[in-house]
Amino acid sequence: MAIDHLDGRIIVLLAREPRIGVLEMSRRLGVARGTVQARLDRLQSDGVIHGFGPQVDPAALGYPVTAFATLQIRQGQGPDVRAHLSTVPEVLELHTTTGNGDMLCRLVARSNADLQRVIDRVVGFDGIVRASTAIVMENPVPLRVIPLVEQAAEERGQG
Amino acid sequence: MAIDHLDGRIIVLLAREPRIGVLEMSRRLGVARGTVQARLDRLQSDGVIHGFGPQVDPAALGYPVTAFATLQIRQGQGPDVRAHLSTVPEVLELHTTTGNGDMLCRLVARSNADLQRVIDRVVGFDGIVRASTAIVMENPVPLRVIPLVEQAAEERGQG
DNA sequence: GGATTTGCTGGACAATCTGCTCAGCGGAAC
DNA sequence: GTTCCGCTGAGCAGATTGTCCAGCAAATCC
Repeated sequence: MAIDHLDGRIIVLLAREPRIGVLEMSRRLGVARGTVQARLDRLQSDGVIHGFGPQVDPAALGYPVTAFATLQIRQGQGPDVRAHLSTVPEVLELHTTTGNGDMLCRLVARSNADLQRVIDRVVGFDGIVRASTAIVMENPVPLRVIPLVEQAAEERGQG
Repeated sequence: MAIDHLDGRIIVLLAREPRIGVLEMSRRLGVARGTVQARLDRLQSDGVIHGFGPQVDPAALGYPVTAFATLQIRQGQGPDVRAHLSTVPEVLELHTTTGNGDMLCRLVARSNADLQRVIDRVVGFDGIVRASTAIVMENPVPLRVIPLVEQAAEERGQG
């Protein structure tokens, strides 16, 4: 449930050079290959590392527009709305939240015009009372975890 | 800038079984190894695939609480705020948006109580006028791109 | 205090995969 | 009709992987 310094270095190294192998990692980190392998296995079985799936850029796929939609759901319609939204490819993620809205979802679209189509499809469902959309202009900090990993590793001490 | 059916199958296969090799992929897809290799190279140089970095779960790292904060920025303070937020490890991503707020950021914290500390650190900066936070309760649809990839591949025809 | 468990090291092995090259071939573009 | 491009199927040397092992040191337990 927590990682030590060596775990942190493994993750950071892996993040920087994903194509690197276990052997090369062990050389860079100055530890035995078996150690790196064991750490990696543990990190994965502990769930710290979900996997190594390809990181796809929606923009390069033809969906350069990103938006966040806050949805208000009619009481009791939550499950239905989730099922509905999970069928929309342009819905990249969905959260239920506290606060003003009941749900927050990330959308992508082919263009600002196309975004209208996506939103229509998203809110074209009975259980959704209201939706307010914020279009993303810039992304100064793309999704990252490395700083968090480093912080978690520092707090733990060396390993 | 767009992918065909074979590209889509490669990405989906890679997403399902990241540890798979080029050779095994070529067997599964029924094409030559060189073809898969060439497609992968193209996908990466085209930017469709950013990389294969490890997907780290903040919760397993000890940060089980996720929240989204909408920030209102004082005119002209945008760049400073970005620089400030990029130094906070718990800020996993940051977007500038249209709509009610000026920025939207994703935060994680060790607990609901710890979230207060994170928020204080985030908003403890001159350029930020107001912040409204939505704590994530559930995540019915975790970040995904596969459905989008499949849609993009379908529209393109076979390859 | 002594025994046990745990994690790391350094090494070994066969099997496999990678990176690279090649010639041939078909379809599409010019 | 000719050229260009992408895919095929093959081969090769080199490197990596998965999997063992025994030794060793530190921490834990009795």
